[in-house]
Amino acid sequence: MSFVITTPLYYVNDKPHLGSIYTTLICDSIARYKRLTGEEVIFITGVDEHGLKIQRTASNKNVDPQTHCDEISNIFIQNWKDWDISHNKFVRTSSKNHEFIVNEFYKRVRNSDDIYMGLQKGWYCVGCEEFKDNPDNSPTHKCPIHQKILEWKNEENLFFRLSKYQSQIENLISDPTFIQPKERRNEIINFVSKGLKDFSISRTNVSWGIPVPDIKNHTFYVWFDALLGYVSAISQDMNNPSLEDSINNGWPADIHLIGKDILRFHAVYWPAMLLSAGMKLPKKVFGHGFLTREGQKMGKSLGNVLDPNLLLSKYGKEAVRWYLLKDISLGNDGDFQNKRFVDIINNDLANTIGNLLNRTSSMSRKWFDNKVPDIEGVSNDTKLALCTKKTVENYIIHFNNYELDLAANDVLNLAINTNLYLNEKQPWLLIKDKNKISSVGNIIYNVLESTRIIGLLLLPLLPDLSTKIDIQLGKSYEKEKSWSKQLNWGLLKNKSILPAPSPIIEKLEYE
RNA sequence: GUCUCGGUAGCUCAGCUGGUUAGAGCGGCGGAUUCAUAGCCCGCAGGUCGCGUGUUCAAGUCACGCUCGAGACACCA
Repeated sequence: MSFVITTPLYYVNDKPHLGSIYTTLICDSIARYKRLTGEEVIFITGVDEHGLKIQRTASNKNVDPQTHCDEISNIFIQNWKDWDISHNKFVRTSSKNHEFIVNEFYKRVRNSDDIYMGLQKGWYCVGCEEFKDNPDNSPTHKCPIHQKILEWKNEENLFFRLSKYQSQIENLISDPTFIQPKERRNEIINFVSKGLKDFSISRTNVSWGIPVPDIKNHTFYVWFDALLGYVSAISQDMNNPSLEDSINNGWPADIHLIGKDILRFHAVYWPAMLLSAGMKLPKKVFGHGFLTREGQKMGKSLGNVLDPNLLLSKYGKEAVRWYLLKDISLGNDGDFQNKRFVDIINNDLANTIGNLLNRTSSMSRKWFDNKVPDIEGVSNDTKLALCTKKTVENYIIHFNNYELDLAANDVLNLAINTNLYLNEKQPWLLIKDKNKISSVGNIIYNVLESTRIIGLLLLPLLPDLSTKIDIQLGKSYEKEKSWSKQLNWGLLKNKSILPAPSPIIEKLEYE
């Protein structure tokens, strides 16, 4: 059994924005966590490359769509490399085997008698080449962009019988674990209760797309193309990829992590399509919130878009990860505030965790010959050992619930408690009395041990920082051994050598 | 217009099925200490818990009304 997690397949109309980074970082962290707990993980990400918008963007640039897609896709790939994303699959919907999977899937759905030719009717803007949502709001029936009068148009499209799956979908979403967070779930329940209508799955005016077999001039519409990327990803590097291969090698997804804007497509359309194709349903769809900046929506028109690459080069990925994962609770909207960002990184990472490591290591080095103290035996029932144990338990519960912010806070609290323990015990006073050296040794060992576990717990959240901590504790982490087992108290080896400490993260300054 | 969610200390938010002096983190102010990255630790912050009415022995916690904010109400993703 593998654990399958997906980001959305990002639309290649433009390079990645902070929102894409956010979603992807969360998935990355969850994927890392699951791997550490011993699960075989398939972490899927990729790009959605078809559609009219891409076609148009490319033609504006005077290149063919494939060239444009290659260019943007490469930027995504490079970005994920820069952010050290640990994905296993990167799907491109313009790839051949994706097309193959879409065709196979289509056949299944057609065999279920869920496809028919119908008429897409609506107000159409020639300028946009699109049907418009609510022209009734405007008495003149004008396109808000082009200010042209809309035409009533009938277009022949293939339709999918979504209506047939009304009760099955109702049943599915009544399970409180399927859609999260619950506020979003209510919206979907409300939407579904009004009755599902069939939706169109092909377009006649879009050449940049996957052709519908046997039907001239029709290409598949986005949802009958992009969503299948999650499936085609699984078998993408097999010799003869097929739908069956994907089904047998991982499908269904354990969690689709997406922005709240595309929840309906993932929680309603997609499951219905899968039911029609006789495939298993994803276990969970999680619609996270959006990011704002200093309390304002980010947008091109406001000119306040935060460039993720700028953040990365200025602050480093660990700082950005910590802010996004720890300070924003998944499901809520999050606000990016520069002052808060700086405060949090300095307080949490530099002062609380970084300085803990530093002060602990230097005491041990100073009083115990640059080594971990040689103590008589490890005691599991000290206050700190118990606190650590409790922290590990909570952390695991939180991570399993995808409450990454709480898990991060668990780690932080352990660091705070460890600092507190030091201040209570005051080994720097005890050491003045030579008879108390063994008692000091025990204290220092406990603190080092707690710090070791803090480092381990940070591994899925902040992989680089975690590694730095491990190095400064003399490299006690053993990759080939179970991570979970190494979270047990008392595994730090006596007398192992401690290198000279240095800051694990640089302090940030206000802009 | 209909529906959903939210409005708690300067900021970000916890407060479950109603019950002692309403909590945390950050910022701010003061103190103690020296192992450490001017750090860690301790103390202080007196917030009409959006507004009003009601239910109750008792409401931030329930009901109704109002107000402000965010969102959903199908093919832009």
